[in-house]
Amino acid sequence: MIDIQLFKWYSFARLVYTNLAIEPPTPPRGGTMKKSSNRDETSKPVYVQIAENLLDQIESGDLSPGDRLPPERELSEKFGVNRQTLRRALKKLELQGLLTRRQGAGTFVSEPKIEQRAEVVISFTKNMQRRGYVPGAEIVKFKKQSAEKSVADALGLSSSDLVYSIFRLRLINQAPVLLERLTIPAHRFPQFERHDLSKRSLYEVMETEYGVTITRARQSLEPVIALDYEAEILHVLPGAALMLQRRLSFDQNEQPIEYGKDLYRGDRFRFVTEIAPLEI
Amino acid sequence: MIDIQLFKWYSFARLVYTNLAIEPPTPPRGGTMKKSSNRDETSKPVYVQIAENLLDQIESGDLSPGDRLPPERELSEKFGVNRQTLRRALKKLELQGLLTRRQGAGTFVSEPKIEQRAEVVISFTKNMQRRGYVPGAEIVKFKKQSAEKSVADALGLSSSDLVYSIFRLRLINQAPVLLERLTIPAHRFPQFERHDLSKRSLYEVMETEYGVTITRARQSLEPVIALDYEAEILHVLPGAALMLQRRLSFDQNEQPIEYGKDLYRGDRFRFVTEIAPLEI
DNA sequence: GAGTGGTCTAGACCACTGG
DNA sequence: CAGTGGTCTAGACCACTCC
Repeated sequence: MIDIQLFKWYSFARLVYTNLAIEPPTPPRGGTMKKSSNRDETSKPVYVQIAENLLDQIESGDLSPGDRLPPERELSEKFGVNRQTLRRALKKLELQGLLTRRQGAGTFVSEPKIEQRAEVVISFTKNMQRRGYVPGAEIVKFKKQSAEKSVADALGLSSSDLVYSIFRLRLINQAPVLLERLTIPAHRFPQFERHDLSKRSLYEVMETEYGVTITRARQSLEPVIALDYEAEILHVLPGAALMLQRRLSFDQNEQPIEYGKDLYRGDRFRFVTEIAPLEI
Repeated sequence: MIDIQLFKWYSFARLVYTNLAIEPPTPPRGGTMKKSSNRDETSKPVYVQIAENLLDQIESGDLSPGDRLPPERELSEKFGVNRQTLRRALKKLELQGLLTRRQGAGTFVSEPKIEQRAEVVISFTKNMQRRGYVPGAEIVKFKKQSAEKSVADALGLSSSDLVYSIFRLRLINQAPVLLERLTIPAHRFPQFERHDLSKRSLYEVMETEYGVTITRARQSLEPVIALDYEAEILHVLPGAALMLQRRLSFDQNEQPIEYGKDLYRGDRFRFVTEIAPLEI
């Protein structure tokens, strides 16, 4: 074990939310709510739109950690919705760890935690930037080939179907920390080789170029030993401990769309979960 | 690696829910509400009580996987609550993976999955039994001693304070799979050595003997390499991959009450998470 | 005591699944 | 088409915090 311990905390989780902002509501009754800006995601529930609007305000810095939000009754009036609806939006953000609510006291923007919740989905790049690191990426392999059986099964393909197989090395402050190995069905992403994944987010490309949005994923974690090739590329000793994260992602139509086997350096990452009773 | 692969799937998570059933909430309206058993947690929100009631029915087999529940409007009438309140209970169970709801179709008891959600808290014993395995436990070490600094800090103790340091080996079908190493403050648990942790659940003892309930926990996962001692006791080769799960648990008063460092055999466990957009 | 979030009710309309 | 879950509203009372 040679390696320094630059940072130790991290959450897995990947990409995936679109920051639709809401147009402030034409009020009540007949249920209005302008549809938001771009895309045809017009029909999102109001509480989701409000949550996204508030998220924008937090991310843009309009709302800073420690700030108290206006009372619910006031906020609901501002957004032109019922208090219940507003509370649903707040709950969503609270479950993501972005807001803290204290009965009798108020609703506050959370202090940024060192660790993010493992269950919240966010991009590697954004995650690292929030922690003040400079993320990077490097394509190690990019091939169009026929899928191996286990992967084909997971993606619902036959073994004669073509897939893109991509190895991407992720860097933090120039140092390799994560080897992404992912497979996507070629027929869903024609000409995928045109896009530069060393500069762009995979999910961003999927969404903007192909209209594919990842809505959910199932993933698992296992500890594994670094093989020679993996050790070399991640700059650890063979036999070092790595975290293998398998992932099957689904698109908006519930179709499996990406199969990933990511290898994290065990000395640089820790996967954090908060276990709490589910209060909805 | 000599070991067989008896089973591969598992979720971490530990114990913690008490199956309190609801006290007949004195129906504010025309309500009914079946009651069940013990304790005076009378003041739980109605939706929590309903969720626990339904959970009981699922666990007892009154509701079987695949069964369709009555429509929400009917259920809410049965429980004597508003539909919104009932829906909150259903949502809670849905988030735990116990129910599946399909718009237009109905609410169904989920087929038992091989893996449980990583975020849901459940006891090792119960978890294994659900999978048809025979869990066991063996006390490896049981000492009252002064806390080491890092642990004392986590538990909010001074280094002169005494703690119980307990190593417990967990078995599945007689084979060792998990080495639990946990620390609890001695002053909160007087005479703790009287209890037989090879037969009883730690959390069950805490609750019934000391009135301490674990309400939430913060935990992390890291891959590590088996040291000689660990390898021997877990029946793996030195250098094998293990999963280290650190855990800090809090009681009902938000006091840190247990510090754990559990070692899972990497070849026998996989830690699963579902990543999905939070719809509340 | 005033003000906050937490819970609950009653009723409505919508979107989707199914025969 | 009838019936299901999904969303939203209007209004109420409670539990807690803080001055």
